[in-house]
Amino acid sequence: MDRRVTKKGDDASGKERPTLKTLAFMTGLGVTTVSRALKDAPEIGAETRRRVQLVAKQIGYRPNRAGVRLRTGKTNVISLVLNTEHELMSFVSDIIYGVTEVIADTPYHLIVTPYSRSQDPLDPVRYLVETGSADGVIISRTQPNDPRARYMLEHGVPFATHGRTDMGLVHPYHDFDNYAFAGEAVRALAAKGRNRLALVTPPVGLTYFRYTVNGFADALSEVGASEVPFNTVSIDHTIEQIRMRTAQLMRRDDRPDGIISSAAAATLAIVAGIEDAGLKLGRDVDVVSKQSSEVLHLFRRELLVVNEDFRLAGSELARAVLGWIAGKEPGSLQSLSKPSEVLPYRG
Amino acid sequence: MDRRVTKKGDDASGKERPTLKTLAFMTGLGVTTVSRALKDAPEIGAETRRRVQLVAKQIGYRPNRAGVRLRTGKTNVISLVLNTEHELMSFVSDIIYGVTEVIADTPYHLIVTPYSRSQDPLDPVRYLVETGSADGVIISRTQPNDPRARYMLEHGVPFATHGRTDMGLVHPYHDFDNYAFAGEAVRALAAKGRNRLALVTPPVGLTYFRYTVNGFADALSEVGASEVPFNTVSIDHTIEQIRMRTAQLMRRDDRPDGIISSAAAATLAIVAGIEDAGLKLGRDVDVVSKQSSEVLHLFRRELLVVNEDFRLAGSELARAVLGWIAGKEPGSLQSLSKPSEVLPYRG
DNA sequence: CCAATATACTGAAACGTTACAGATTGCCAA
DNA sequence: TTGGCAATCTGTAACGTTTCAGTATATTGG
Repeated sequence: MDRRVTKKGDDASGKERPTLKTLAFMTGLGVTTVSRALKDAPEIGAETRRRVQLVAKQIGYRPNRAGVRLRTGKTNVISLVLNTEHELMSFVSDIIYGVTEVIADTPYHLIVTPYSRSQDPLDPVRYLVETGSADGVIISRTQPNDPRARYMLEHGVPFATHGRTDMGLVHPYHDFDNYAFAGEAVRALAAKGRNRLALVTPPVGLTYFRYTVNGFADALSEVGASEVPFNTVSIDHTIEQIRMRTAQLMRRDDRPDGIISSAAAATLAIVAGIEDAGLKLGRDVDVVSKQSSEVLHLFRRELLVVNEDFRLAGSELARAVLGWIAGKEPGSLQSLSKPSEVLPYRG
Repeated sequence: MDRRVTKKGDDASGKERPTLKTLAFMTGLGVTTVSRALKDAPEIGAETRRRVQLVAKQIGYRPNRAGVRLRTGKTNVISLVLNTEHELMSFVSDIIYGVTEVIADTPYHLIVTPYSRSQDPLDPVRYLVETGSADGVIISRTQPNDPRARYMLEHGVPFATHGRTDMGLVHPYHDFDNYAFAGEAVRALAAKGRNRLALVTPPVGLTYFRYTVNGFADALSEVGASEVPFNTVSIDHTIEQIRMRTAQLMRRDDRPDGIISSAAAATLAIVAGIEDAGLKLGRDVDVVSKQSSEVLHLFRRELLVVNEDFRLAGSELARAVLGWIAGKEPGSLQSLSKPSEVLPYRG
């Protein structure tokens, strides 16, 4: 029994996934016509077009990704490049959901491309570009002078960065206004009579470190408060390190009476450190912290919080890359998200 | 000037990505030979094989994924199917990193396939199978009678589940021993003299709900403690709901003196509810909670914790799917992770 | 020394898609 | 009638890979 007698496409019966050939056979048209009809090409008759599209819908035709990709080079893939050590848990989760929300009704798939501490952050990007694995890339942990952004720009690969760069090059980004955040935080603390402030910064090399530090500094002089330097940790440090350093700091005579934290996880450690030093939150010191989910007020209601929406960031970044892929001006695909006001615990 | 004179592959100069044709031209061999040489086929001479592989390495040849996929149907993709509303943040982040760790030095890519509350959980799986978008699938939120597992089994698609099923069908899984967890938790509370215990369960339909409930019930009768029913919430509920219901519960005369929580986020809410009711953790009630990162002891040091490692889960699941794809017996790709002991705060 | 056989290699076809360069038809102006 | 042209439709080739069915050469057994 030679199964090859019944060639695929000669019969329209099978359980095989329908292809253009199947569709062509069913409609009695040529493969080319079917292909063009499905993408609303102008040189296809109105009725034919409708007929093809109807049949395609009926039998659940889905273009074969490999076929399209091989022929056109279009992968229909967006890659999210993540650091496996230093990204915040909430960031990973929320940004992924934000991205998938946007690409849900597009043909795009999301692939996650990780890199670890030991690697050059450029490695995964280089891999993606060299192998042509994605039509667009989203990167985080953006630096003022970011080799990844430069590389992708040079290679003509659409991308969006979480955080801005400062290279005089224009590209899509989404950023949270950390300058405003730090400023608001300082003012909120000043309003509570705090005037010796410390800042737990973002990781030092990243762009938003600068924005945070500048917002902090400018607001300090605006309200006439002073800085208590606390440069031994950033939010990239471990819980234990932050906790220990905070305890050290808070045991000093010149300890701050207000602390600003750039991440919720760090804040847990900061508060623990404060309490290790025998001090009480809200009495001896106030803390303003960014958070990305409503968790800190359950932790200590004395905390002051500012919300950063990572899901929004994911959506914006996805929209930006897709926009660039679709031919929009990169310069028009930049967004900055204003911080919420500084929120105290509300019953 | 007709650029087509210089056909691709006729010259080995270009910046174009090398293909088998490039390699064939450079080595002076046929495309077929090169292809076979690269995969160590037996009918290729030892020297030829070495020569081809050397050249391939030198010029950084990478097989074109679309070509392979079109020809063989192999996608080299693993898909992780996630619920965009109900997965824990830490779960998403850790499991992704666990998976990527394992597939890092394989040709596999990880794609994230989301589905939302409104959708049938079977939808994304059906999509993946119908479009042949992945060689293997990882699902979570596994149910005793899981239509997704059944569907993939019927369609011959390798997969692994986070959590077990109970359909008499054998497939790879990784699970945390929630029966043991609940038992240990009960015993730890009993050891502190607590004997009226409440359980904040996993989501009701999922398999690990049963294991948790059974472990709880068996240990209760073992230590002679009694259950205070608390069926109005599960860890799928919002922080606010859990908090409110817990406060309600704790204001009753027959309130529990011990609570077991299946997730860290829920525990934050439970503690808030306890304190809303004017009670004190560690004095009026003890709480044992699962957590996936060291966060709860910063929150309240009176908490008792059990650690569940989601990164490990991710790695195990990835290993399991890859194993199945590679032809191993599905029954040999099952693993159960024992809970850590119940840990009090240690300085 | 011939045939059989093993060894090492090769071209053609196919996977599903799109782009290119026609082909066919009908209709109208000259 | 004829030539031209617009409107529709079509076959072929190509993307990069693997599989199938060989071919050519060397090696072996009798």
